[in-house]
Amino acid sequence: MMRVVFMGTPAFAEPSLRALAESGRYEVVGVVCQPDRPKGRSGKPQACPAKQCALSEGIPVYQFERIRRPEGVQTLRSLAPDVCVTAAFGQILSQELLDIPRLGTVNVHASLLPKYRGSAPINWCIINGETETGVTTMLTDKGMDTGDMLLSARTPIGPDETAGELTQRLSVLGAQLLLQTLQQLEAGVCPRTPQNPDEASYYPLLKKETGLIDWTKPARAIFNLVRGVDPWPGAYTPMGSETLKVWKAAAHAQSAGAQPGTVLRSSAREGLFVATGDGVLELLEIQAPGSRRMNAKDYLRGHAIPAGTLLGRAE
RNA sequence: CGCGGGGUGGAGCAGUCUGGCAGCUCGUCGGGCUCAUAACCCGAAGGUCGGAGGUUCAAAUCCUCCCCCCGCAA
Repeated sequence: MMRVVFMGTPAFAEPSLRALAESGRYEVVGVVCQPDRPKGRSGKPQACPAKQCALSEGIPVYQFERIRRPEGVQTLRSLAPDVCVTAAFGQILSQELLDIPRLGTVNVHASLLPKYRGSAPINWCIINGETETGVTTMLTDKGMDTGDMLLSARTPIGPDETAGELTQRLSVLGAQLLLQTLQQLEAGVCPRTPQNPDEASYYPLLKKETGLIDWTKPARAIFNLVRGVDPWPGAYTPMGSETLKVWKAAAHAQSAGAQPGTVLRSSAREGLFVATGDGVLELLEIQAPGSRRMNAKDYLRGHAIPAGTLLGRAE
């Protein structure tokens, strides 16, 4: 059986790891993930999804702040993998590390490469209003998602799909594709295609500010932003002295006839409508500080947002 | 022991500081008005105020402990 070392951290990695572990064709000799980070309200460090999965499968877990350091390199060598698999690992592998596995390091990337290289392809696809995406397996090289492509699988993006929902679907799709890829790689029949640099695009990690709504943009673009930053960091806009989070919205083509960010209509009966640079955005599900997310109409039963209020500008 | 907000009829909230009739915007049900209505008018039902204990003549409100939800930070 091939010896596989799996490197991954968040929820996206889990289906791939589980698929490997339960396929019966591979011996997953180790799982490498990021150190436990403080999480949740308690502030206590918690095991990431990949670690939890590894523990439940009885696979040894190795956690490094930086696997590139000698300790990490030494550990990987000692595991003597035939192939390494990465999926949303969150650390860059040095050439030294890439040279260890005989068959190379296979990365499961959540986009149709060479488009959407980088750490947050799923979010950016939705933010940009793409209607199709997919997963690509590739041989990792020392660049950022620049290695030769192996296999890919396409899938349409639902019109209302959020990044969280799409991540879930792509993680499952990626796990299937990973098994196919390894099988073909092992048999020496896996196609290998260099990425065309002219078609490549790179998108950065999301920051909290990525979720800040720019009301001068078209309603459609804001709608896509809302979906693309759900569940993290979430779309938000200053409202007076508070910050209003927007979880669900709908874009309407009608002309706003008011300064972008202006609340046009606001009532528990009709809903909440805001002027944008092009069209009107209806806020369907919102969240005030200290409160949970709720239907905008429900929110308006107990709070007033007078028509004419200007969103997007802190007081 | 990371910081903070919250739990009040079916929904969303006010009331708590300063103890004294269970309140607001809706929803639901019944009736009325209307060509008609999600509009308007009249009326009604619906609450162990998250839980337990304590203080008090009197607790949603003050004290103690517990449960649950959420934001920040990571």
